[in-house]
Order: sequence, then C-alpha cells, then structure tokens
Amino acid sequence: MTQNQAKKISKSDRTRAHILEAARLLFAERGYDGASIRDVAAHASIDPAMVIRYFRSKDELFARAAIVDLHLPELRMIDRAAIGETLIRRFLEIWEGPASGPGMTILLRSAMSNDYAAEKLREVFASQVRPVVAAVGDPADAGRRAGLVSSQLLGLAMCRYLLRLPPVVALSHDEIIRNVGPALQRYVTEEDLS
Amino acid sequence: MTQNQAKKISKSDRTRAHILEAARLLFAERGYDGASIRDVAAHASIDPAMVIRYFRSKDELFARAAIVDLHLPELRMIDRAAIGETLIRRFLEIWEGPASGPGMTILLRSAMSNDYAAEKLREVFASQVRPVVAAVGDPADAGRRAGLVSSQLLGLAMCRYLLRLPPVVALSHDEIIRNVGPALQRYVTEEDLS
DNA sequence: GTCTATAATTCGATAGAC
DNA sequence: GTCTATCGAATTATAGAC
Repeated sequence: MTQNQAKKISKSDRTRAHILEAARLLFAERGYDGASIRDVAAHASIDPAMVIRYFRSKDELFARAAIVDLHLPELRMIDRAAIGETLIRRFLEIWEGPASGPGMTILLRSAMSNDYAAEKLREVFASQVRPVVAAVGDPADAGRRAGLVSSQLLGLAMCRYLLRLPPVVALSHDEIIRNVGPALQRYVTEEDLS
Repeated sequence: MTQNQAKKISKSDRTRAHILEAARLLFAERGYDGASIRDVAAHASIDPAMVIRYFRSKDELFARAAIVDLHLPELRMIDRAAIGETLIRRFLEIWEGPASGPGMTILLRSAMSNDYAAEKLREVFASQVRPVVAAVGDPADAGRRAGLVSSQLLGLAMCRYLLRLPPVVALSHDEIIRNVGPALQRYVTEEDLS
C-alpha cells in the first residue's frame, strides 16, 4: 500500500465518490432495474465506461450504494414505557431527518423485485433491528416482536415515501408519533401475545 | 356483435385466458420488469407474438393482470369491537385463503418501481379501503384511519409474502390475529388520535 | 389462428486509442 | 485516467408467410 493510497484523497477517490452519490440518488428514485449505468454516468457527468472501471459491475455498484446503518438507540437505557415513542421518533429521523440518506429507500424500493436487495434488507433486520428488541425482553420472543415492529414501520415507510398514499403523506410528525408509537409499544412490551 | 362473440366460448377466449393466467403468475413472482413477454409466452406454451396479438402491449397485459377486488366486508354490520379482528381475518383470506389470487402480489411487488402499479394500488385504497373505514366513523377521519390500517396491512403483506422475513413468515394465523387485530382496532375506532 | 423473421431499442460490459 | 467505439444479449413490437 503506497502513501498515496493511504493518506491522500486522490482525484480517483473524488470521482468514485461522485459516481456513488449519483448511483444512490438514482437507485433510490427508480430502483435497481430502472436506474441504468448510462443514467448514473450522465448524472455524474462522466462516461459510462468509467462507472464500470470504478465498480466493475452494476451489481457491485448497487452493493456499495445499498449499505445501511440505522443507528438504532439502545432501548435498555430508556424508560420501558417510552420504547414505542423512541422507535417512531428514530424512524422519522432515519427517513426525514437532516442526516437521512437514501439507503433505506434504495433497499426498500428494490427489495420487492431484486433478490440481492431483499437479502440485504433481511440482514438489516437480523443484525440491527432484532438485537435491539431482544435487549428489552425475552430473547425467545425477540424475532416475533421485532418482526411485528418491522411490518408496521416498513409498511409506514412504503405508504408514505414510496407509494405516497395521500392520507399517509399528509400525516404530521406529531400525528405519526401519537398514532403509531403506541402500536409499536404494544408489539415490543405486551406480555400475552405469544 | 355476432352470435359467436356473444355466446360461445371460442378457442380465442381460452387462449386469451391461458395467456392472462401465465402473466398473472409471472408478474406476481418477478414483477413488471422481471417478467418478459417471452417468459409469459413460454409459460403459456405459445408464441410471443400471440401475446402481443391478444393484448396489444405489455402495458395492457399488465393492466389486465393487475385488476384487484378485495371484497372487504361492510363494517357497519358487525360489532364495533370486532372490527380489527374482522379486518385481519379478511386480510388472511385475501392473501392465503382458498380463493386468493395473485392480484395484490402483482400490484405490491411492482408498485415500488412502476408508476402504473403504484397508481393502481392507490386507486384500490381510495375506492375499496377508505370507503369501508369511512362507514364506521367520522368521514373527516376516514383517510387517516384507512391510511394507518393500510400501512400496517401492506407492511405485514410485504414482510410475510414478498420480503419473507423469517419471524414474520413463521407467525401462525392465530398469532397474527391476536397481535395485529388490536392494532387495527385502535386505528379504526380510537377517538383521540387526530 | 399461429408462427418465422426481424426491426428498432436498450442494456451491461469490453477493447483499445490517447 | 478518460473517452470512442462496439460487442453480444435481451427487450418490445411489427410485418408477413402459411
């Protein structure tokens, strides 16, 4: 490994980052099939051959664009009665907050018709969602509870951000918190539902 | 209109129905982009040109394949406290019952990356889901309540039938009814959530 | 009514000049 | 490092023989 590769931010790195940014935008807007390498190149103001040169294939480009870290909070540290509200507030930050990226949009839009995206989304569930829920209850129940939470939150994301169902788009943040928060609270903490 | 067209079930009609059945199966499994006219023709054991001859275009074929009637029950006729359970039971019939078709799978799988499918799904919501909810409460709230119900049910369908999230797939019908039913009940009948 | 042949695009990916 | 040119495959859709 040369000093250049280790220390400097080369023009290559900037070009690569530029391509990746364009890819994330287009994969989020149109999904895997709908976003062609030619489209990505045009958005990055570069030749299509360069996209392949930097990422080898469309599949590898998508894999790089579809990396997601939800940064879910440790639920053990908060009041047990506030878990539902905590989760739905974090949901709104992930999808609409100032630091929100297109990661989940990319995964969710493509997961319905692309096996790799579906597998990546299942991995996000298994490695990031389920453990957080498992930490605040019987681990034997964690999968079911985390699955129910995910069904509600992925459904809300789908209806509000992808399908754009008018009444769901119209919901204010406060309405979402007051309506969906208690449903999540119940899925995570209710005792007699197994 | 000749007598043939009006009365007889011609070979044309059977071929047409055969093509449509193959199309519904493949659109449900792979989505709009993933199911080619050639695939549909192969599944129907017929020439690709025949598919175009009978349906003019892939778009028209998809439009025919994506017709959905949920047959939702009249909620006014049942006990108000049983609305949530009634809805989730109907949900399971639509997706897994003996008379269930691939209609909703076709729409849901393609709606994330196909504008026509998304619009059709919004139409199903506006014409079939929202009116049913509006009949059992303040019509001014109907959109929001129906939207919340749809976010939960479409999310559950997505996780269980398309994404196949293992813990959600593993849920028994009874578990789904006991877990999700009350959440729907609350979305439809709770008073102070506007 | 069915099929062959093919037109017209679009796609991902490669080779090679500069 | 960047671009031109192009390959090979796949797609929707059409024209026309039989």
